[in-house]
Amino acid sequence: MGKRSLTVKKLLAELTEILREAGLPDPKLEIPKSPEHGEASCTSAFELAKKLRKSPMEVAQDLASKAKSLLEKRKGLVKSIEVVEPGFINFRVDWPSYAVRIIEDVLNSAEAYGASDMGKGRRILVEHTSVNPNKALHVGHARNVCLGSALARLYEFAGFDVIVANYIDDSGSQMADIILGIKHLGYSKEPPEGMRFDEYCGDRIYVGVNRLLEQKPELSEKKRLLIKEIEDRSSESFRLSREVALMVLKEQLKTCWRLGASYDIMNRESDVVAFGLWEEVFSRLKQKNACYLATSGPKAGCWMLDLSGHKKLSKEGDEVLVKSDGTTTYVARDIAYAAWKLGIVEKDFKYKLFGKNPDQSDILITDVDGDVDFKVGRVDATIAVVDVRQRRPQEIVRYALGLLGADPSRYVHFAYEVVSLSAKEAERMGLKVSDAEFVHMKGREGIYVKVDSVIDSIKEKVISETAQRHPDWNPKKVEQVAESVAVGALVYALVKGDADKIIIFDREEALKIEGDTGPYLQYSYARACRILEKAQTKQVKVVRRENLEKQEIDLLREVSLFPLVVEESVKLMLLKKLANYAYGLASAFNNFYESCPVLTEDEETMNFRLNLVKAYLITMGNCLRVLGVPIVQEM
RNA sequence: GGGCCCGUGGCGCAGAAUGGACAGCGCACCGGCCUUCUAAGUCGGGGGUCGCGGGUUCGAAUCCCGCCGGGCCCGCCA
Repeated sequence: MGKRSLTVKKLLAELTEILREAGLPDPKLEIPKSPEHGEASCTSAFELAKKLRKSPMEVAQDLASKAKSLLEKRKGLVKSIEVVEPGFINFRVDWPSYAVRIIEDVLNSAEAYGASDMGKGRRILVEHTSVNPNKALHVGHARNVCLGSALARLYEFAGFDVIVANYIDDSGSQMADIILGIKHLGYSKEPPEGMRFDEYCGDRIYVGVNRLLEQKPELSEKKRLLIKEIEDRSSESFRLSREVALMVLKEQLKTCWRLGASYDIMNRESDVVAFGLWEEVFSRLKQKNACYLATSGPKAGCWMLDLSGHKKLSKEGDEVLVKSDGTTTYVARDIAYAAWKLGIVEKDFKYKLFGKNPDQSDILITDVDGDVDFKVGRVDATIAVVDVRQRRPQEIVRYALGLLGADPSRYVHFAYEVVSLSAKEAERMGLKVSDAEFVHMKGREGIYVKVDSVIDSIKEKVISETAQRHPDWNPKKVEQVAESVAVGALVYALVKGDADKIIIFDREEALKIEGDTGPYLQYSYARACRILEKAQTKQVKVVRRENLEKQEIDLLREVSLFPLVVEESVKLMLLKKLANYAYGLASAFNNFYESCPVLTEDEETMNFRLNLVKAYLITMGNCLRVLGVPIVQEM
């Protein structure tokens, strides 16, 4: 890793200093949206005007003239100051020297360009994916995986020590459905030839069993008994459910890896109780008087979490933790698990090796006979990537942590909206839609679109496109590039939008690879690679260039902003900031590419531009890596 | 009934943390640009009462209140 990048921050620091000296204790600085307003702008004149009973223009002019005289003495990055109606103070830099600073900064920092140390010394646990181990991933799960893994990489890039966890809900109803199918309804444990086990479980057994449950209500009793039986760790059903869960998980991970995710630990829900986490948390809750045994009413015999102190949750009544039959609810186990994540319980999991990520790092899984020495230890915060429908239970967990004496702000629910199917897409699946615009996916009814099928569809299109463009490529190369481009298209589509907005999935739309898409970013990167590839010279010194073209400046500007965007994205937990930035960066490069030839220019210009292209590649590369859009050298 | 989220050109979105400089972009549509580093690109054109109504402010897509439309959550399920 190279040095940390400083250029933009230096500029902002310099301006703050100048303005302070000019008499502004706390100057309001912003980066103008449009380059024509300079590289930085101060809006303090507006708020000051009121106090001073002058017009914003007068105040601005006053400040600007003071700043100007200070400027002349300093010889810093700032070159000129101008006041613009109705009261902006705009600052311009000396671009030829600023450009050198930016490029040198990027080239020296290399893969660390944009990284920060804001998370230095802090450890966080990011939990994502957490798909029930009874089915293959659908596009809604893909949104979780992409957001979660990008978030983890973003935090890592920002200097945090990140642990990635995947919560495996291997007990309860959805697991019982599969066991019911295999043990009592004649479903084989082996999938049909050519079918993945996760798809077999989800598409055939889960859907099939639920159809039967609707038709034959007497089966429900059998299922109820199974759920209890699975909780008995010495039972045959428990053994079978573990086996099935592991087999499904193994297949699910292939999809996750395809999307660029990786994991450190996988925690099994069944182990939350087995390792005594719940027991400990339960007694602590009792100690703190946070829960009570209901003795009358409809919840008689249940242990309830007292929500009366919560402003909003209290309106909906207390929450059941232990059912009258003595078993725990999902929320209860989640509270115990969350307490473990924050390191406020004595009890701990044991782990054994489950497998390896594509980068060969270990994936551990909880196991009572675990033999791997692994401790999460104290984490400063934990982020649970879970869709919005679980806002209430997540808030209950958070509140319960507070009752246990932890700081609830350490528990973060990263909520995102669901992915639904467009009416067209639903019709393609043979569903009657009536006049609805979209249809929510439903696992047990078989209403969903699987991730791999989507990537494969895009890939198929990209393969024919690529083969046409590169008749000289062998099929293997075409296939590899197409895989990256297809994944890039899907990943970008899932992280670029507002997480609070529902995504209406339509296969036709997903196939688009023009405009504001992942391939647009990849393409601009590949074009830049080609320039460097064709250039014979290798390392050239960065030399000042006097008359910069507008497109060069625009590209430099974008490149220079990357570190700020990263920090902003971290602070606000907004991946779309980073994604939108990537688009603007690619766009700036494409404009540069269009009007600023590199290889055909005189040596001086060529060398400058080659370095600029290098700086672009580093910036875009770092950005794409965090987002999870695969990098391709050619396409 | 209570709580949360969304509503910006025909369609899909950005802009909303810290109110500010003409509301940007993509798709679709129309018209240009490949003997020059990959046209998955680029340039130009038409198209918007920022859901509606109030309020705060020198200034509101952005903040506050009310309403309308759409979605989600409120189980001894997970």
